[in-house]
Amino acid sequence: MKPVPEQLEYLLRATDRVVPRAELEALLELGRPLRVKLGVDPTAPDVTLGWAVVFDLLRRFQEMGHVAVLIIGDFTAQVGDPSGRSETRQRLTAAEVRGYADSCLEMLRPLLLEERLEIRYNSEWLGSMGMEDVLTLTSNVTVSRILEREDFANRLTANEPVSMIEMMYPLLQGYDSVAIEADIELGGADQLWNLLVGRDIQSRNGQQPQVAVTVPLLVGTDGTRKMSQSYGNYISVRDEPAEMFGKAMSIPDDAMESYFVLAARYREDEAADITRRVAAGELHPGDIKRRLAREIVAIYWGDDAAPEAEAAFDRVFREGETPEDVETFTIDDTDPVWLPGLLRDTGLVSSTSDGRRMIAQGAVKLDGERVEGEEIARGTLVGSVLQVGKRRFVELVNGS
RNA sequence: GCCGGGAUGCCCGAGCGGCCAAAGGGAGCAGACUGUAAAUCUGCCGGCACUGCCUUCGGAGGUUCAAAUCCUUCUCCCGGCACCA
Repeated sequence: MKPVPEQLEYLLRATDRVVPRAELEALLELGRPLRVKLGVDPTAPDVTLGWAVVFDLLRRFQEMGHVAVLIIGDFTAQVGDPSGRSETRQRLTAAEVRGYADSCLEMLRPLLLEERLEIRYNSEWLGSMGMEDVLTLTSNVTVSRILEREDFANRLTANEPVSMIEMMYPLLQGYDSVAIEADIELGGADQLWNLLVGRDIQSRNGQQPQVAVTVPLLVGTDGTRKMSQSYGNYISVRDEPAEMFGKAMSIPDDAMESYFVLAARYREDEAADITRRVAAGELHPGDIKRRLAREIVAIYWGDDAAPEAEAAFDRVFREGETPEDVETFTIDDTDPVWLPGLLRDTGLVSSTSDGRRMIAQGAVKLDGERVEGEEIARGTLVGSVLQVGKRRFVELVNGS
């Protein structure tokens, strides 16, 4: 094990809060592998770069010789974390959760080291609790403790419903810590409160309470709300290189610094320096954002993929040309072709009404040329690329 | 349990018998601009081969020539009161 100051320096980059800090240092001083808990609820089938931030942190703990205990919240996913929520979550079925769990795990494993990795499903202990166990658990936490939580307080003052099941969530998450005897629990900044409830519950169960370490929330591509699948403002760890590059390019300028730190793994001082030099006019923000996008692509797809992704991006957005590999669509025999119908069939638009609107707005192009009418001779379509807006393309081909 | 308030398009929210596919805002999409964006401006924003038609205003019935708007009932939410071994 490396000396404690060195570990701290490495572990705590890109973190938000450590509560309590002194306890973390004391734990590291013990010189044994610590059990570092990270819980994820498989509530959606994808993994965002926002998740990746906390997984990076978990991996750093592994690199320092500690044990990552990854908890798949297959049970809690069906309860629903109320963090940041303004309404009760829709409850998921067991089958949905299982599917999401498999899908997420597949994406998460590569983000961690295979050694010193323990994967647990919390239905293992939560699923078999009886009423008596549940009552014991609830006696660990007071109502006022639960109600001081901002999400609940806001909803109550706004006269919105808060169901009992939501109040149970932090207790279950806290009990996970007891079940796996966590020394440390990681989470996003919005998880701090939940992590602290875990401390209480551990103490009540005669355990040394865990240290809570949070990471800053990565803002979404819209630059305002946190990155989340439910907001549709996310970059997935499995987005194709070109897609990932493009999404990274679409973030607002003032989100760049945090992306450099959280998504591209730059040190804070490096990122701050870049920001300063951009402000001073030494660096061009467009170039810097390209560098950021390349770095992000390189992390998930390798160094070679980054320049390719950039070239593909330039083709489409800078030159306004067609990307290299475009999906093809086989058009049927009717002639002339009624364009709104074709647009709908290709999936470029959602309905023929939408297709008409797009045509009327000048958004529809054939081989880069704006299309005016709704009827088009079939012959001019075959072999051409049909485009809607800047980024939706399809190549039209003949049936065999 | 009783009394009262409420449920409107992706979200928030106006409408409270015909002029309602339903104001306004947000989100989204498109066009212009650009550094790719953001900001800004403009347009679109249920569906349909579309000067018209069809389906939407929590669910189901009903009144009416006509219902998001009125009535009945059900579901859910909110508030007050009551109850509380």
